Amino acid sequence: MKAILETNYGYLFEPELLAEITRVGVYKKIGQGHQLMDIGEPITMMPLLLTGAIKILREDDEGDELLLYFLETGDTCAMTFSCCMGKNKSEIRAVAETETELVLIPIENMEIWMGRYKSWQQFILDSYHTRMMELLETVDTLAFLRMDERLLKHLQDKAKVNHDDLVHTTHQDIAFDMHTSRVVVSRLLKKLENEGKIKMHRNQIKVLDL
DNA sequence: ACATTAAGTGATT
DNA sequence: AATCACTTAATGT
Repeated sequence: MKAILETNYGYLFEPELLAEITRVGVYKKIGQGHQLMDIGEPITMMPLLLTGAIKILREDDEGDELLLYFLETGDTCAMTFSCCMGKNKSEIRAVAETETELVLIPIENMEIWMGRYKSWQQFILDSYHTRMMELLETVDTLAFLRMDERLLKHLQDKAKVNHDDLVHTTHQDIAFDMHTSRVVVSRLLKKLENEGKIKMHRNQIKVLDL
């Protein structure tokens, strides 16, 4: 774990901090599709992504989901930070998009390190900022883009976090993430295929326009 | 061969 | 863009 930690965070954190992370952090490997955080659950640990990707979802009162953004290697969830400052309930759901390796850090350490390590403080603030920007981008997408543009963007995002232009998913899953119906996804996908932007196969879609 | 699940289609709102 | 009702195609047992 120390080796992967250094590869991904070595340039960010000083050796003492890395050593502390190794000491208190709990290494965890999560299989694809497994849930690692649900809405309403208390937050006690903060995740540092080593490999893989995690999708962050919001849920409405009817239980329908909507994808907010992806977390990738080197990312952390800034929501954790705001949660440990006040109320300790999660507002979101986190599901492993791919097989994911991460280190869990107790939130107590998070607060202590804020004062002790300049690099940690910087990291948290940066992370908070990027999360905010990603949120704004999804708001823009929802508000201003048409369904077909949203769909293409979603596929491109998926291809990106998986590091593979062959996206392994079903129309129904996409519809779920985008909070629309499967029929609509099927029709728009066919349109995108005719436009030469993607190529469809059963259970997988090749993204050509990246 | 049959059941199950994924994807395609036309019509309606 | 959503929903319904139905068809067709692919896949597992």
